Amino acid sequence: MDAAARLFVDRSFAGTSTREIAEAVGIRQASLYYHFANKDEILGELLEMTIRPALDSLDDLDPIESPESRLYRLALVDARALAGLMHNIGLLPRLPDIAHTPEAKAYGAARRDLLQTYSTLAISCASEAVVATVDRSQLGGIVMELVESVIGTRAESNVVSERELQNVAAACLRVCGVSNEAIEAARTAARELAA
Amino acid sequence: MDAAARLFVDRSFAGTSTREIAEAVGIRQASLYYHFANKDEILGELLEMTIRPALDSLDDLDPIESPESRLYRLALVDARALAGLMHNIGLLPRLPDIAHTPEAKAYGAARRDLLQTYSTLAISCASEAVVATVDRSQLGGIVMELVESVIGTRAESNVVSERELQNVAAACLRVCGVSNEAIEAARTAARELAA
DNA sequence: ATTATCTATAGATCTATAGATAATGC
DNA sequence: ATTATCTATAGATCTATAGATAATGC
Repeated sequence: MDAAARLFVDRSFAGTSTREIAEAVGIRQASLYYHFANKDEILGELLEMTIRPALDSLDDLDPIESPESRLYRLALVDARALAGLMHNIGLLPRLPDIAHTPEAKAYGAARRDLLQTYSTLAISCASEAVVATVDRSQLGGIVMELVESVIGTRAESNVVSERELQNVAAACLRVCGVSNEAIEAARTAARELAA
Repeated sequence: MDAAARLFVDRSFAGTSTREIAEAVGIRQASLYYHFANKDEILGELLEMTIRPALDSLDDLDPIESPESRLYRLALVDARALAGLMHNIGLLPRLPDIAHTPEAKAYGAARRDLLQTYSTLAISCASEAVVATVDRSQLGGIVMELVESVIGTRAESNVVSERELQNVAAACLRVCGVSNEAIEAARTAARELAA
């Protein structure tokens, strides 16, 4: 799994042969088929690992909190999950040769769920000026792209600090037009909830 | 070029055979080699098309304007260029099987130049609260990812309205902590400059 | 008997080249 | 002579299967 993850992220799925995976592990190409039915099965298990944390994060949302605090925490948790995935496999579901496989369908559905939640939270936080210009689904999409910017950052620097993750979460509130004070409040609320 | 663009975006470079490209055009696989020396050459020409507009936009920056207005215009022009590229080929340079080819090296350098400009402009616009938390290069990266969110939007809906592009440009200022009034001023300044 | 490997290989591709052919232009 | 196609194919892959082998466990 580890070798396949590294190669798929580095050269895409179609650009990686089963021989290369096997050689990276130190076994023969055919020996892979003792562990996996086929190449797609390796991919499927990796994709599963990329969705799991984001889906779990949805269950952790506490409706008692303010929308700002919920959005901050969701963004932070998701960004942190992306930052922690092995070999930046958060990239995989966005690759075209992967996105159209049946294995990736589950991911697509999960991502749409997540987008709904981001949209709802974002619009709840949004200032009047933001609500007046950008519609619900675009705002949700922008926020989600901000969270996923961690994937792009990792692709270049390969390490994302906790401070940077906090900044990403803060940026999610800021594009919604949330004030500095409310952002600071959400940050401290999230910190307390984590402790 | 058109058929290759569509297929590369849809199934990645390694996942597209020269036969598929030829069949999409209605000629035989071998006939492609009359027009292109090899598969990489097709890719190279497409990559060139994705960089050109962003590089040209750098030359259009008028230093007389305020930083807010310059950032707004740069983001808007780049976002619009991404929205106008055929078959969403702005996606190509980010695909791993493409990013590591020699053809993509030029793109990497160009993107670093662009990131520098975004970083400089973004930090010039940034509010005290933003400057205090997020560093120059992260802020530039976040802004650039916001602009490139157009690629992700197109991948799902395939059409991005002018209004949405304006919202993306506004979001770039907003993550920097620019006030509603200054955003509105930048927007009108950009509109006047376009006329 | 089970587990984890191996060698060998079938059968399907893939890229790129060689050389023929027909239409058009000088 | 040039242009744009074609057929045929070399040579290198790629995935997946068949069946052998050796070590370990019951």
